Amino acid sequence: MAENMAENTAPRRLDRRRERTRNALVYAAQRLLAERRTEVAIQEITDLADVGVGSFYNHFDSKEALFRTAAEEALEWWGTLMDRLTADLDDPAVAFAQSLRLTGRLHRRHPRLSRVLLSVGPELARSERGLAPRAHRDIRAAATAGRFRVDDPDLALAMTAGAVLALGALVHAQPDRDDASSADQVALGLLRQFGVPEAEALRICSLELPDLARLDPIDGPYG
Amino acid sequence: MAENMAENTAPRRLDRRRERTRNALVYAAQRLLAERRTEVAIQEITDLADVGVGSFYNHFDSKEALFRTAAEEALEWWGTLMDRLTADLDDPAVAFAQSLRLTGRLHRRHPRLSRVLLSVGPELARSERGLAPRAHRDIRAAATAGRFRVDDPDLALAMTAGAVLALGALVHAQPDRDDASSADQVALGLLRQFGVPEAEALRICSLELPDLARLDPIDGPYG
DNA sequence: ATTATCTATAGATCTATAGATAATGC
DNA sequence: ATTATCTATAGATCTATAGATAATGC
Repeated sequence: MAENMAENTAPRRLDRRRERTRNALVYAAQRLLAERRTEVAIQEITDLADVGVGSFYNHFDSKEALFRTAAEEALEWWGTLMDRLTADLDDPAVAFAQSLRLTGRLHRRHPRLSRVLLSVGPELARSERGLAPRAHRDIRAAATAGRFRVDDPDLALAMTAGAVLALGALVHAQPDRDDASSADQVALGLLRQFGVPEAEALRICSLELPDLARLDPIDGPYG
Repeated sequence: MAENMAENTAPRRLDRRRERTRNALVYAAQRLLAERRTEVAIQEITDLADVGVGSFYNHFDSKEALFRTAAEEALEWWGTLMDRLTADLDDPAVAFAQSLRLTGRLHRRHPRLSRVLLSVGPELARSERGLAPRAHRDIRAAATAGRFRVDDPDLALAMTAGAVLALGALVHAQPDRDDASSADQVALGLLRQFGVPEAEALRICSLELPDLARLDPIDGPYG
């Protein structure tokens, strides 16, 4: 207990300084990932982060390690956001659709985060972080509850990931496109695909969404 | 005419030698793309292709140019294959579904080509080559003919591309998965999504496919 | 004689670290 | 006194080309 107190109070400012440097590197890496410019010299990364080159090696072994971390933190952040926004929904079909509709709106509201997620590609479906585990859980629960007519949840998850990625790419490629209605269309299409009756699918996809302002991050680089 | 003859006969062997070198480079680039190892030295590429480093610059200005060409040629090759296999189908809904079902079978039958296509990512939907222009044409035709209930063909195309990519990634990630039935499931799901009545969608997705051996290339690196 | 390829390499760029400097802890 | 950062750089690696060699044309 005393130890714990000591640990909590002792080198706090030093830890925070260390954290600041690390975060600056991760944030710079996310900017580069979003631009798909990962073939850069380490010095370019540290310049972007405004830290010395040497500091890089205090935190990461290689560019690849940094970019991996940068993508994982974005996925984590996204997953947490979805949890926060769908925590009170107990119908898995609704939770699934809400997450998709919210994610579709993320592309314009947080273009950088969106582009980092898109840079992950279809492995999105296999990641332990982000939307994948949540969508997988919702799909299985909905199948068990008889809400979805799905007998291959892995395939259903893959289709979901593909739809999310394709929608994101489309929204970025067509700046005039209405992101909200496109997202709702995509959610509707997936529900149809999963055998939800048309009327019910339409109902689910026109439910009210949580306040969009709550899409904004609690803190962190996207705030 | 005489000139033409001369041009046709004159430096033929030289042209073929030049072509051979170029093809070796493109083929090497495709192997690397398939492994997602594009951050390699030019010398590694030329070693793989078994040509001198200098030869690289006889054909391409940069690695990026080579990789771009390598992806485009794979897309072109794929599109041509689909045309060859679906030329005689005049129902656009059927042509659409057949292409998807065949493409799904491509991942195991031609893993390298498949991985090159997957490396292109969601821009697949925006490429002037490959499945995209054909699928776009089929989707619009089917919508006009009242076969698909689709009012946003761009979005429908994006969903199709997403499904193709996600299925490919899944098939590669799960070596035991039945690629044929997964592909048919995906095609069925998209038809459902596009408002094709269940019975009709099922019928379309159980139509006989062209002989799979015809998936094999006429010539070229995938042969 | 012409054209393409190959070999060897100058110069540019990049990685990873050593040692100096700055910030914090005690 | 300790820990993290920064600056400067040795050595490795990479790009792009010059000049030599090989293949083909005529």
